[in-house]
Amino acid sequence: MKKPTIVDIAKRASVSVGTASNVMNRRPVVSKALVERVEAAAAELGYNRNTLAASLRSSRTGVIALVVPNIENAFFSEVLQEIENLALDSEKSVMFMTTGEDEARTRRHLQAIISRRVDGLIIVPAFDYQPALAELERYGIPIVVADRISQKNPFPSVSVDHKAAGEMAGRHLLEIGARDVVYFGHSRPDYWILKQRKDGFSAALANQPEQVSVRSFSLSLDVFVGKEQALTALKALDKPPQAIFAASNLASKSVLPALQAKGWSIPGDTRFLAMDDFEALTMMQPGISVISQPSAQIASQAWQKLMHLIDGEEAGENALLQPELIVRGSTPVIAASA
Amino acid sequence: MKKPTIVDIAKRASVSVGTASNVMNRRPVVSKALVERVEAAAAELGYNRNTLAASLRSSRTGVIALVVPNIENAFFSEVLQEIENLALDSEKSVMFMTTGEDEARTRRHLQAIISRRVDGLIIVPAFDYQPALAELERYGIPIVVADRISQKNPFPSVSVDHKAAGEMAGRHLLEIGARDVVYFGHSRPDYWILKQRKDGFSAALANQPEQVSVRSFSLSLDVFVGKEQALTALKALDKPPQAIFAASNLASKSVLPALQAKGWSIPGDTRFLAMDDFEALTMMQPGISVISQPSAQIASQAWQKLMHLIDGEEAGENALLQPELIVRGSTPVIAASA
DNA sequence: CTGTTAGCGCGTTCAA
DNA sequence: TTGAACGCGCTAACAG
Repeated sequence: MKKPTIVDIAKRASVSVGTASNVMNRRPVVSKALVERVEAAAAELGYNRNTLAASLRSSRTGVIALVVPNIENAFFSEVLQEIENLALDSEKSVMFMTTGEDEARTRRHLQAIISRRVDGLIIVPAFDYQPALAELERYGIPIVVADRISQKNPFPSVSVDHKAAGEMAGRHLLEIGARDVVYFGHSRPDYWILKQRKDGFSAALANQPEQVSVRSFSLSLDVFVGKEQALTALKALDKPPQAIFAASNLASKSVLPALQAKGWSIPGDTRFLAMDDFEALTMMQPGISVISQPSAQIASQAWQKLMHLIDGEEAGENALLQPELIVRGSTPVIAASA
Repeated sequence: MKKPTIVDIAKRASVSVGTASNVMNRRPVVSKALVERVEAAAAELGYNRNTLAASLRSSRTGVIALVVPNIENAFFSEVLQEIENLALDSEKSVMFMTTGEDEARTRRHLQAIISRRVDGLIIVPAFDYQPALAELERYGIPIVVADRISQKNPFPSVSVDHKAAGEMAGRHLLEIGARDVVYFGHSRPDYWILKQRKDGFSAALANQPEQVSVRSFSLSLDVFVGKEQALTALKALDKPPQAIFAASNLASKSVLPALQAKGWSIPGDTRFLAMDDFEALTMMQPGISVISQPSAQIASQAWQKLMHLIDGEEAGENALLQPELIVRGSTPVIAASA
């Protein structure tokens, strides 16, 4: 079956292709009568616009690329869902790609983004990404960086105040009365936000009237390895710390199983606070208290910024959203021991 | 900065555009010397192929659409990740869309799929989808249906043997000695696979030497509503059943919290078996036993079928993959009571 | 093996 | 408002 083109529609409606094109693009320059005639003709012929041809001509594809490290992390899948909703509202489509925290893979994706003439990119980068993204700029493809910004991030960005998140965590543990805490994080010097969290956490616990003991451990980004590392760390302790802070999604997934293996219960033996919410934290018994990142807000603000950039406007100030403390059953107040 | 076109490359390399095109498409008809010259020219000018133009001309976009009900469900996100991997290997891009189990939304997505001239579609449908998909066929867009097939599914499909899954569940509960079981499912007559699961479950428990009591409850697809319904159902029981089977991801998310609210422990008060694995089931204490669907296999077989269809070949027999029983701590054998 | 050229379907002119 | 002509960048087909 031959697909009808805009020329066929124009003929059928007895108008020029120019007029038909104006109707398709909802340009308010065509008389109402003609609009109806064209639309009727399109419906009769089962016309379906060839976006490809339109894009080639207008050099706007209506496609947005979303690049995230992976999709297993609930935070990223929430961002994806939200972006997909926003795209549908704007009649855009989203091209989805994962970096796998891998530079070569990302490079291939960025290449595709350029050659497909994607209108814009929202990326949660996984490493020192500036050189790779610079190439996109050469092609005039707007970029918004979400969540993981680096210290000297040159792109419009929407992120969470990770330092505040760390502080929030520290303060909460202080408030429940913990004076002996363990911090599980990761030591990737290229992830500035992890350093931010830790700095915030340390700052909150420093210079307290009562001395607070903080021990820190760095875990692998591989959950299985991380669990073993966490277990080793726990075994080296003579008794459970009063509280544990897992400074990332992955840290939680490593430390919680390690605690189970070690046989220390929450909140009986130790309090537990997590960074970055995900479903398992809500379903566990007791629920795990968490510092949560506002994924939907991040997505929608990133989207807005990108739309502005695509329209040739300014993206505006970089956004730094506030995290939220969600208290569940894992961090009750510690009774003062005699 | 003006983007170089293939004409510029051809000029720079002193070859014809046809030859340059052949090099870009890795067609093995160009002499090695020229290939090198063209590639050098492309590198020097920072050439980036305009896939849009190529697609318009060749009517192949190299874009695959993946349409799933949502992304929160771990099963779908695993499928997405796998598809994305496969796409990268084949230098294709994936357009991602969710139906939200909503027909109007899906229709809009399918419209976009057509007008963007996507090469093929892998869909996990959410309702009686045949009329909507028929339109795609008119446009010659190959379709592979994954996971949720309907009884009379006319499209090439890759699914799980949901009846076998139900049987597997029933048999496992039988084997651990349960004679008094509760089944939590959903009653959506348009979801054939849910009926299949239940039929399989019932079949496994019927005609046993010892009579097995099976009580069934239908839950809403909304988890919060479902939890309340499950709680009401549990409260109506005078004592915990020996075993519970939650026949879907959503059912688990409803029933597990309801059990906590009711105060019945697993596996102390009742055994628990789930259908469809997700992370929280592994992290809970004890881990929840589950009938798992092979998401990666589903994705890769769907991909293969789609590639065949795109190449104009037969998709081959519809695939019906076998589910897998993963025994964790929630279904220990029930000691015979005196 | 390489060169030439028409045209994929649409959007944008510009004169009428 | 209209209509015709051109070109976006590339590939297919064919000629050499």
